[in-house]
Amino acid sequence: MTICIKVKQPNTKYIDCDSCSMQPVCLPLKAGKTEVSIMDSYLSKRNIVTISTPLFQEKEAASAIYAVCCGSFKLTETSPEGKEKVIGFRFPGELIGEDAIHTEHYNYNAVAVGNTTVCRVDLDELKECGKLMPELQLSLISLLSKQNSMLREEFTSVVAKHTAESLLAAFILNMLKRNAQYQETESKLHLPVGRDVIANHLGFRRETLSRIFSKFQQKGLLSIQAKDIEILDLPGLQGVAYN
Amino acid sequence: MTICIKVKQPNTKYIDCDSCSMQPVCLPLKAGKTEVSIMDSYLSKRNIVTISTPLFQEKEAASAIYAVCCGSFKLTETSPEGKEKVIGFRFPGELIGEDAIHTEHYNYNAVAVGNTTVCRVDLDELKECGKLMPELQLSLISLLSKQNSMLREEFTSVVAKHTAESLLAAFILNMLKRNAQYQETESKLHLPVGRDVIANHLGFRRETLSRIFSKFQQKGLLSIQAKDIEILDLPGLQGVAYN
DNA sequence: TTTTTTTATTGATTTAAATCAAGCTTTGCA
DNA sequence: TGCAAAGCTTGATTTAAATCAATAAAAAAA
Repeated sequence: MTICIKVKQPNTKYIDCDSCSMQPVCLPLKAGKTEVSIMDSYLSKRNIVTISTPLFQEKEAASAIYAVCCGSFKLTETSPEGKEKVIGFRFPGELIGEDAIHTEHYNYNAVAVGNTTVCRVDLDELKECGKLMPELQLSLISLLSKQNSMLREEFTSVVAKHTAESLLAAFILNMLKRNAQYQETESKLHLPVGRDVIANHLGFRRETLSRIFSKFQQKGLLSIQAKDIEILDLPGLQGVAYN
Repeated sequence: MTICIKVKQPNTKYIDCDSCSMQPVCLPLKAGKTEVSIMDSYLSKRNIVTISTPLFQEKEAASAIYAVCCGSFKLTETSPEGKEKVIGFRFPGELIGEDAIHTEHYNYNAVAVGNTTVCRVDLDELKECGKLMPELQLSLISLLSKQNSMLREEFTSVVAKHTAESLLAAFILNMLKRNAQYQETESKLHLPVGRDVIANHLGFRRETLSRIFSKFQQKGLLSIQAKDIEILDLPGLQGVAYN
């Protein structure tokens, strides 16, 4: 069975198997089964991915789904004119590439932000193994449903926000919630990427982002030191998000 | 086994079992199995839902997932101040409530727009049945992955669009693509809801929506008659979408 | 360290969308 | 059929965000 090797790095967060989304798939054995040897040989290999290395790219044939153990990923799409659009981020405990089970090819680029560790689960092996173990499949079904729910939540927080302020507030709250599972403090947030990448993702200019960050600080909603944000007034921030 | 009863109504589209997303779950028997009787008693009941009736509501305990057979649904959330926010639409062949497999309660309101028909699959029965038939589970996994992929696509088309024009163009293209599977013509689109609902969904005012529709018509991109849109210049519209 | 480069903030101006407001069309009802 | 109500469109003004432009701060390189 896969053993977690904790490699704590500055400004990278580590999630162990107990808190990982993929865990029900990696370790479906805790239900009392004894086929440890099958699982051991079949599922979940740990990989180290270094900074700016694509885990996979758009249109590539999909051979595996991944769970982030350590570090952050940005997901991007390339527009017809070649412009890069940041369509999301993935943090420890979250899946990447799970929508490729159906499409059989990846639908976006997954790029490591800094050094990361991922668990890789081979799709063919997963299917093979699933035939022997219905529990594994049920776990995967639940996992996909969860990822689905996460996506919808993210979508909702972005859609129908008229002002850049409420959009940014919603984005911060979304990050905060997703990081809550592996962060000690609920009031602190580390941005894995620079302002440009966040602005690109949210669909406005870096200048606008800067101005709103300043405004939020003036209002006493949060305090910012480079990429570290501390939430000072959560209800206030929620108020801005729900404009 | 469930038999499709075609009830063609004006301005409602009907999808039969052969084109339905849920089909691999409703009819996993085509793989050559003979347990028709189990399936017959277990899965997929057809329901008629009439105009403005909620299929389910936020926070309600989840007992089933649904597939739209006929008509359209709007999905909404109620903000803390009681404002309704339209977070999406569902058309024939698409799932509703699949993210509740994991959360065990529904996360939004699903409201019928006009008269609709849905297939209801009970979750407990689905799980029970899944244990007997691994193929059913594999189908459901693929289906969830597909729905996931659809959600991400919708998300991508909305996120990081700076102008209302490109956002509306992307929305129309998204609707067009999703309707392609059950519409005869690829250039025509029927809006299931009024301008207010679409404006709400996209996050701008009905006046802005009106102005952009007018602008698109002046540019010769499309022609509009009430809720019926005909695409006249698809590449042009795509150009606007990818601003 | 100092220099260079990248990244982030702030200011002035322009542009896009919200808001306020009026008229027009369609739909439903008596 | 006529009238009211709701939904849609267009115009004038205000406000929010983009753009253009200049610093300021931080990170990387010499």
